[in-house]
Amino acid sequence: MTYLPIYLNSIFSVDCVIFGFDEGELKILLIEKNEEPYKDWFALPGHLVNKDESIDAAAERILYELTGLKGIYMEQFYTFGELGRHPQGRIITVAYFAMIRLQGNKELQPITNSAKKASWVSIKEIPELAFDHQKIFEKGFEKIKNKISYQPLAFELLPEKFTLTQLQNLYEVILNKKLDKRNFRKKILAYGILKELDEKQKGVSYRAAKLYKFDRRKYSKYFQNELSFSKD
Amino acid sequence: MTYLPIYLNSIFSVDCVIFGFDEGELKILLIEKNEEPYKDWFALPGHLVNKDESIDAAAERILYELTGLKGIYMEQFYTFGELGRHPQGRIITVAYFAMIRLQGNKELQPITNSAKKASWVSIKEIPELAFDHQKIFEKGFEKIKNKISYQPLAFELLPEKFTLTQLQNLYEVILNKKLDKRNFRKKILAYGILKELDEKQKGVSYRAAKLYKFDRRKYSKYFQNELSFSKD
DNA sequence: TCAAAAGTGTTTTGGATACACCCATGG
DNA sequence: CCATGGGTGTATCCAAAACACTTTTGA
Repeated sequence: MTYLPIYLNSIFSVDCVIFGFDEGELKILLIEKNEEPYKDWFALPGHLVNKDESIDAAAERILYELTGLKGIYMEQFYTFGELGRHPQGRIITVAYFAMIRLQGNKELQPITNSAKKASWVSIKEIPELAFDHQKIFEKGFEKIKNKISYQPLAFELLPEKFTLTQLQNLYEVILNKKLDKRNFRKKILAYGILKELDEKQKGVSYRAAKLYKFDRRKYSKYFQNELSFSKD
Repeated sequence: MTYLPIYLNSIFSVDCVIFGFDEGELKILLIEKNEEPYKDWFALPGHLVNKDESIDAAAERILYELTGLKGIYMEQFYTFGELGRHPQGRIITVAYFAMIRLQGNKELQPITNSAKKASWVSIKEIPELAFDHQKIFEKGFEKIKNKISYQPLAFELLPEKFTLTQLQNLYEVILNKKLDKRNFRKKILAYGILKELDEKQKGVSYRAAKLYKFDRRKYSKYFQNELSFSKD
């Protein structure tokens, strides 16, 4: 009654929908592929997962390789495994989204050689994408829309110091609708996760707005339940 | 510049957290494994995905093989890919949950030979499980708790005709808290997705309650947005 | 002084909650 | 006639939504 350990190996990939906010627009990071399949196509940043890393670790690595960033809010949102989604065979892909602050990171050089270049593309101008990446993007976008409605994650996209109007604009762009200024401020301040700074906006030709900062400590106090995977 | 199609093959599995409601308790379907690894252990019903089927199709097939049921509400909720989660190598698993009506289906004979038997186990008495199935169960349970709070899916677990008290009990068991009878009825009837029948409960030694039925047509009218994958 | 955005409260509405008694039925 | 659950309405609270004017600043 011995048990023969046949060794099995799964090949799969991770694809990331990386959101950034710049010039008043919501953008995602796309690469131009430098290898087959879909050479020269635009695609979501993604790659095969190494044999010795967990999926979460792979997602972090890929984000790091493409942006140099660590400690970014990132979440797995769906796994795509339609037959025929990959021309080379049966490859399923686990999709993650991330929200990053692209202050000063506007120019990104891909570190992996599988991409020619990486660029930020407005979600309104997304070109035809490789594989089923259009579908992956859409589902990821849906996901963050829902998410920010009940969990104030949008800070991740803004510079460290921001004005309430900037924050509101971001919400308006993601949700694709106008919000009332007074109600927005009331609600967002009621969360108690913003710290008002003794500092004002500079270089604007109108009344300068107060700057605020996200208080990560208070945030995790109120939203730890949402973030933990095993609460009871 | 020819492109050599190296054929890649991914091996992965699907595991299902199948919820049922019986004798006032929320239960899940567990199998007793008949093969290595984890022979003789309890486990979530799950299996390797065939080469020629999509993940969703595999989930449906596995549910069918274990219960004979089709057309059940089922949803992918997470993919687990920790290193070492499978003793035979790198296998990731895509987890689904399902909610089924186990009226008359109490005794289930597994069709696959990989399981000795299948049984309904109260979520309060779950034995030690194979692989990382405990974690998968917990995450699935979290998921349905959240889900039924904003989307009335609980009908899937009840017999076709049910009383409002039965429905309320089910909610109470899933959410693990007492609900107010009047408020519950007000809210659930306000959805407008229940059809009142000209029929009453039988065989009870107290005033018989009205029976209701879930109106699937109205349901999909109000919740189509929630269910579709690509709304804008 | 003007253009542009900052900043600020009150009222209304709707949904969620809290709460207690009479009714119908079978045994 | 009694035990058991069935069935019902109102008052309160709170969060969300609607809504408009004054202030500050740089050009």
